[in-house]
Amino acid sequence: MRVEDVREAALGKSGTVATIGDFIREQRELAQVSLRQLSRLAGVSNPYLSQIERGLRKPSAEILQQIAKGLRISAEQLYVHAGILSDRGASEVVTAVLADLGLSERQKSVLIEVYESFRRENVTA
Amino acid sequence: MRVEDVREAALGKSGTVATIGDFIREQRELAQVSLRQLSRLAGVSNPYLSQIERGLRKPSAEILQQIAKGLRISAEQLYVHAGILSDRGASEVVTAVLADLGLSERQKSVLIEVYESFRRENVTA
DNA sequence: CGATGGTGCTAGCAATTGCAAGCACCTAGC
DNA sequence: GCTAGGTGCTTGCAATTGCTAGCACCATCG
Repeated sequence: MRVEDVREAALGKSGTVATIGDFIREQRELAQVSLRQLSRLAGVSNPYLSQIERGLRKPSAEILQQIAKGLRISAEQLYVHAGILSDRGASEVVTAVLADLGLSERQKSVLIEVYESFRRENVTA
Repeated sequence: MRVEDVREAALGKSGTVATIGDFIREQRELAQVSLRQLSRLAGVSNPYLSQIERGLRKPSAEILQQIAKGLRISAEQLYVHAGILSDRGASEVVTAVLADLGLSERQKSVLIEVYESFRRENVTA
């Protein structure tokens, strides 16, 4: 999976956050699994998964968890597309790290450095 | 609000994670608002809120968002009690990383691994 | 006392969610 | 050609979710 595929999958073709159905389909196609295969992996009925992908139904968080498991991605990513969690920008991750009482100052610096280098990777690629 | 009240509210009286209904009631009582007041603040019907508190219904993430707004707490806290986010989701850093659409799944895993190993260092030290 | 405003809950209903049964279509093998 | 296995979708239904209307109870005020 190439990096630009990752970005496009997350943001959708128009550059905005993809709807949950579109995003699931894109992830499924990237993973090269059929709708029925994913429905088996996820433990969600194949017609229902089809309806979700086409935007005809709005799945619960529980179903999203199952789909995430089937796709081997974090449920949180699906939650963002479903509007259950907001997309965290770079500043929120950094803020959370800085505010974490269980980290030393040095650890915070290291973690932020790693995080920012990952973000730079994704921008330049 | 005293510290032991906060701990008890999060964990429930038995020391385990409180059910979503118990947790909402506890937060509501700590905030000293009636069920009807919260239902108005949250934009959720008063009977439905009552049923949720008593564990008779299982609210959607959308309803939990509204209740969180009414209680002036983060929705993520409610999600943890509702099983939508894992205990890990109670960590703002982990949630922020997982919900950051600018990172690949692999980068997320690496960051969280680093973060959690840092946290473990600090516990043993 | 009656009226008003507050409290939390019951019951029934409409809309939504998730499913099973089944359909149409395609490909491969005998 | 027929069978078997795969693909994604349609349809109707049961269960669940969230609501409205209404109830019983309490406290306060004129």
